[in-house]
Amino acid sequence: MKSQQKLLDEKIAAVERICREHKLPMTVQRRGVMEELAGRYDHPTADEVFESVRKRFPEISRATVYRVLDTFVTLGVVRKINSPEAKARFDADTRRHHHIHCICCGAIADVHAAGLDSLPIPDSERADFEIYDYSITFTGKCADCRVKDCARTEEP
Amino acid sequence: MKSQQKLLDEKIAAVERICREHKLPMTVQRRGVMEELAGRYDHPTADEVFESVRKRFPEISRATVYRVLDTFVTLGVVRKINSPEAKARFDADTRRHHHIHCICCGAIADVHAAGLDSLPIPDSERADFEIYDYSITFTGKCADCRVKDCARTEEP
DNA sequence: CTGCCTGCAAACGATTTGCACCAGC
DNA sequence: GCTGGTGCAAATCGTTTGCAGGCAG
Repeated sequence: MKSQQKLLDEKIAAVERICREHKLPMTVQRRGVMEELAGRYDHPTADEVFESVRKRFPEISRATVYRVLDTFVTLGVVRKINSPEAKARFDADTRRHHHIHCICCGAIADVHAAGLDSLPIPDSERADFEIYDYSITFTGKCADCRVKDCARTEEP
Repeated sequence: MKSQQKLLDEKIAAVERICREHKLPMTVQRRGVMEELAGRYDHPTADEVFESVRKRFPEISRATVYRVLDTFVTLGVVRKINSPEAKARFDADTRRHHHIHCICCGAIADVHAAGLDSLPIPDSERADFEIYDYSITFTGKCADCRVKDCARTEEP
């Protein structure tokens, strides 16, 4: 089992390599954003990343965080998560995995389950679409919200 | 096999009943928005719904369409679709089904496939989350974009 | 050096809101 | 008639962009 620190180091190294391949400089801002994003597992919004990175690099600007995240998504080292909220969320884990979304507090957690990672891709669609990947979004109520018995904001 | 017209009528009737149950009046605007949304299968944005409904009710305002859609989502008769775009998309079909998203043109199409509608819900998660439902988002390239060989905007 | 990157502030697009008036039931 | 809905316009929120320097390679 790899330690979290090791995973983070590997991720940073991979990003540096990919930047070099694309002839893009590895700036302190890019490294700062990636360190922040790869170190957490709560799928933060761009603004949340900005607020965190700012604690270590007070001079960084919000626009730069948006631009850096966009670059990372284009390079394929970060994924933008589909969320029912207005704001985008980001995930440094680009392996196939799934999410569960709390309809009360909006939290998004990872779901890793072997049985879900090799679904039969529907034949009827294969004819029309070239399918690259898929991701399952579960909806439900997280432990916290279940205890608090908070009001549902959507259906069951 | 039910006709599309019959399905639309049933949907409108169901919405009227649910509004009555919640003591909400069925206004011409609400009926207009629901007729529009239930009659199409392309998952329009709020603005697209507004533009279409406006052709039949020129006096309707954009804000009302946003408010009506929001009410419908709260009532559970319309779903907001997770989309990587900034704008929200809406779907009058609230049955469990899945979507395929074209990474080139952004189109979202329905995927109905029996094998995907009864996935094993992961046990490890069941302990923490109360899961209500799930939806699979496939990503790929639609027929049009494959022919046009348009540039990929995201990974693989 | 040179090209891409950054910070700033202003612009933008999607959505929400305050308010006075209007319409279902 | 009462309650909630609507239209309008202004406000808000997340995000993007133009521009004048700055920094990595």
